[in-house]
Amino acid sequence: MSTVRAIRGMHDILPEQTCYWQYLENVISDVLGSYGYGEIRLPVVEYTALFRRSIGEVTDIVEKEMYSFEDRNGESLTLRPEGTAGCVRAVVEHNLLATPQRLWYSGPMFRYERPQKGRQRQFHQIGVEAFGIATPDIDAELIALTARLWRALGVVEHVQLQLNSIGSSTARRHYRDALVSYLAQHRDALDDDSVRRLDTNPLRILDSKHPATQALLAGAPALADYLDEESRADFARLCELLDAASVPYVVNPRLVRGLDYYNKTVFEWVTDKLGAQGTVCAGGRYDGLVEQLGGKATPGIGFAMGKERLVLLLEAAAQVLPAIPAADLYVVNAGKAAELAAFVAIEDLREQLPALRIVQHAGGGSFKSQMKKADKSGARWALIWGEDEAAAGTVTVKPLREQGQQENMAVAAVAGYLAQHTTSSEG
RNA sequence: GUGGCCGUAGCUCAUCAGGUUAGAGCACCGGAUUGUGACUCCGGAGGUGGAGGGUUCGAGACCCUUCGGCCACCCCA
Repeated sequence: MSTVRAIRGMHDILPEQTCYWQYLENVISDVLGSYGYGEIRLPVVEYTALFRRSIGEVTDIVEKEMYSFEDRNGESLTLRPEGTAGCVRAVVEHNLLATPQRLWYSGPMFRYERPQKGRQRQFHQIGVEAFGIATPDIDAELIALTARLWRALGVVEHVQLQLNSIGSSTARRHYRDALVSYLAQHRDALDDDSVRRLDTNPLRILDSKHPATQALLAGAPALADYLDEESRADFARLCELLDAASVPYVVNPRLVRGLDYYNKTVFEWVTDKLGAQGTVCAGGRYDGLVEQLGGKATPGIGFAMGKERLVLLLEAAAQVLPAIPAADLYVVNAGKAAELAAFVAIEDLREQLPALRIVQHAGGGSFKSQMKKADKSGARWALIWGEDEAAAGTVTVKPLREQGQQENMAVAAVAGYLAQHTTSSEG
């Protein structure tokens, strides 16, 4: 097709889908509000250096997935591939870190990847971050919040929480050395990707899907044995809090996260309902990141949820949302006089009943075709303005969905009629 | 970046040893009721067969390229 088209992996969300999105967004913002988190709105574009410094130079995101381009002044900019870096930048820039901050944001992210189920080049995340709290109570709070969200969305039976601690950066460095020296001895048993990661990002070998590699890892040194005391204690406390709150989890000692800035607690909510891209929400602690980006040393922890994946999960969980008709009321009008009378009266009606969705027919057409449109719209009533009505100053209200005769009434009586029928038969 | 499957009407699909004006259902528009929807009946419109090239007397079908979709790897939300 030579006509205009969207960029690969960047999808429109059409009206029939947006009801899921709105539902999701409403539930999420309610739950976040109930924990006292405040919304922060962030730019979609940042200096490229921000992401290089925070996400990590050797990560796939930075190496090959960023949408980077030069500004007109030669500055390298990047469409954000994730939200945490920009959020940290913002709280540092605006000096919000004097006291703890609980924040959330929502919006599009961009990664140049091969599209797949649950993965697009422009996708949407909701991110939640808490700054300035070093103790594991905040870890537990964030996780409890997500658990509450799954309950609210009706998908809690379809997700599982995986939890791990990857320790302090020094503990992790010691562990990494031990892991590398172990794996280096068995280099020929490793798959190609893992061999490559031996030099770049050895911890990621832990969650390799290769059976042979996994078998090899059974004999490898365990991350848990290298944890520093504080990480160990904090992790134990986190587990204790989650147990107390009856939030089920499984400790996955192989769980490491892809971005460099994580330490201590890492977690993922996964589902088996979405094919290969089963992670629906993931995050962890990043105590060094604020300082790394030039702020005063401040602990942080956060997570991100993929909205596309949550919408898919809602659908997979058969969370069927009631179809919302486009209109409550469809206004049929015949003739110039009727059109004018209807136009004026309907504006007034909207004033009186702002919650009512009123569609006035536009574009002409026969009376019959207008009635068909009224029916197709899903409206509960047709408001009929013909030449007789226009002359008499009345209007005919015809129920389209239920029993009952149409009634001719004074224009001024319509609001009362509708108000009465709307409240009496709802719920 | 790698691999597999797939692009025919708005949607779901058919056609086909390569052979005249590419079909159906649903949706859409009009009529049967000159002011009344749904059901029914009748009629109509709608496709340069993703795009570009090639083979052939002839290509939607075969070949190549390209773009896109889906799925998986990689990686991640």
